[in-house]
Amino acid sequence: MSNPTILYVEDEPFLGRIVKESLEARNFTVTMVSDGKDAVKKFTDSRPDLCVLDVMLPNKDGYSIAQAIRQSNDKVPIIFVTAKTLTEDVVKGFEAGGNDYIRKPFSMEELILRINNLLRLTQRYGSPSEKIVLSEFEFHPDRYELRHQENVRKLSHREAMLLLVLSQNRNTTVSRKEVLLTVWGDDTFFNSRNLDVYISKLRDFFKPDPAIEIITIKGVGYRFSVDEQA
Amino acid sequence: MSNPTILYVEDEPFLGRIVKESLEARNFTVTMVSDGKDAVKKFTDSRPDLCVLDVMLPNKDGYSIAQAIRQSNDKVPIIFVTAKTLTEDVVKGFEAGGNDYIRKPFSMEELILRINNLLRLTQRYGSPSEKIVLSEFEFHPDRYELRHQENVRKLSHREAMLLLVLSQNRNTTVSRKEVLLTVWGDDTFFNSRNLDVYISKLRDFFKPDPAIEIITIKGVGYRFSVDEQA
DNA sequence: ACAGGCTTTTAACCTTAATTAACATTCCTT
DNA sequence: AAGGAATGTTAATTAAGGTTAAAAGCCTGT
Repeated sequence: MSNPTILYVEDEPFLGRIVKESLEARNFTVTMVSDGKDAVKKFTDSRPDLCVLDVMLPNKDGYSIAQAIRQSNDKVPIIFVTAKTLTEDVVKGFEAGGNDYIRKPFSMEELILRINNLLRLTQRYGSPSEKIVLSEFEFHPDRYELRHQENVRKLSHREAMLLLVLSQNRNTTVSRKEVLLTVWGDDTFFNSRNLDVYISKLRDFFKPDPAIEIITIKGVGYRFSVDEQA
Repeated sequence: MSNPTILYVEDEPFLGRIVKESLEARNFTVTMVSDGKDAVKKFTDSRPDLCVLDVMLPNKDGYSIAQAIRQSNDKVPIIFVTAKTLTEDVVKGFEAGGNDYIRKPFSMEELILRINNLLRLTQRYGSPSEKIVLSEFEFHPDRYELRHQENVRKLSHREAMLLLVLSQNRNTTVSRKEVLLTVWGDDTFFNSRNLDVYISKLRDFFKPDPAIEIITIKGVGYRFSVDEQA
C-alpha cells in the first residue's frame, strides 16, 4: 500500500505536532484536526485509511466522533488515545466503534505498531489477483472476467471496478459516495447517474442466480447480497 | 457467525477455568491448553478462529507459540495476555505476530470486547444473518425479504429496518424514540409521522396472520406481539 | 487519418421509495 | 361527554434511482 492516510484528532498542539511529525517520518500522510467539531467533516472529505482520536477534546469527545464516523463508514479502523485506563473507558471505546486503545503517555513505537497492525488486519484490497466466488459465479478481478458455468464474460474497466467494490463489501451496506469515489474518483451529479447505469448492467449479469442481489438503499447506497447457502 | 472457536493457552488452572467458562457462557467454543509445547499442535489440529495466549508459560512462552502459529497461518487473530505493561513487551508481542494485548488482571468484559473486535475485523465479509421466523412468516433481514407461504415480498430499506427492530424486540415494548433513532437516525416531528405510516404498512403485511399484531402503546411506543403457538 | 468496434457518458423517460399532507380515528384527560 | 393530543390511514408530492438508447470518446489496425 502506498502511504496510508491517517486522520489524527488531537487538541494539544505540542503533543499533536510531535506525533504528526513522527508518523510522517514513517511515511504516513497525516491530517491533523484540533477541534472535534471539524473532525467528522474532515473525515468524509479526506476518507483516511485509519483514525487516531483523542478522547478528551473540547466541544465533542472522541467517542461521539467515532460514533459519527461509524454512521458513514463501518470499516475504517479507529484507535482511541486516552489518559485514563479504566476498563469502563475501554468498554466505552469499543462500544463507540473503536478498534484499539492506547494510553497516554505512549511511545511512538507502540502507536506505530498498533497502526500497522490494524492496517494489516483491515487491508481490503489485499489480493485482488485471487478469484472471488460469488454463489454460482466466479469473478477474476485481475482478468476482468466473470464466469458462470460455461460462460465467461469479459468485463469492462468500470464494470470490474464496481463489482470489485461491491464484492469486497458484500453483505454490508456501501454508500453511493464510497462507490463513486473508488470507481470514478469523484461524486458529482453526472457520475452519480452513471453509477445507476452500471448497477443496472451488473444486475443483468447476475439475473440467472437468485442468490445474488443488489439491493438499493435509497438515499444511502447499495448492499450486495450474496447468499452462500446451498 | 455460529460459535467462534478459540484456542486458549494458559498454565494457571484456576484463572484458566474461570476464563474458559466465561467465554463458553458467551457462546464461544474454547479449547484450553496448559502446556506451551502442546499449543502449536493443538492449533494445527483444531484450526481455531482466534488464539488467546498467555506469555508466561512453562516450556515455551507465548511469543514463540505465536511465531510458530504464524508459520502456518498469517491471518488468525492472536491476543496476548501478560502481567507486564512495558512498551517493549507490547513491541515484542506485535513483532511475534500478535494483534492485541491485554494485561492481567483483566475484566472478562474487556477480553470479550477485544475478541469480538478482532473477529469482526478479520471477518472478510459481512456474513448473512439468520432468517427470523415470525409465526407463519419468515423474515430475511439481509435479503430484505418477507415470505409468507408461497409469497415473497420485497421490503424497502425502511420497511426492513423497522421490521428488524420490532422483531428483535418482539413481545416486549419498544419506545417510539428508540425505533426512530435506529431506523431514521433522529426523532424529529416529521419522522415521527413517518413511523406511523410504516407501522401501518407492516400491519397490512401481517394482516393474513392473526398470531401477529403490532400493538400501540400510546405515548410510549409499540409492542410487536408474535404468538408462537402451533 | 479514419473506419470499426468497443466503452463510457449523457440524456430521456419511467418506476418506485420516502416524505409530506390531509383527514379520520382512538383514547386519555378533565 | 367534550376536547385535545397521539396515532391510523390513505393519498399526493417529491426525490432517487432504473432502464434504455443515443451520443461521445477511445483504441487499434490499416
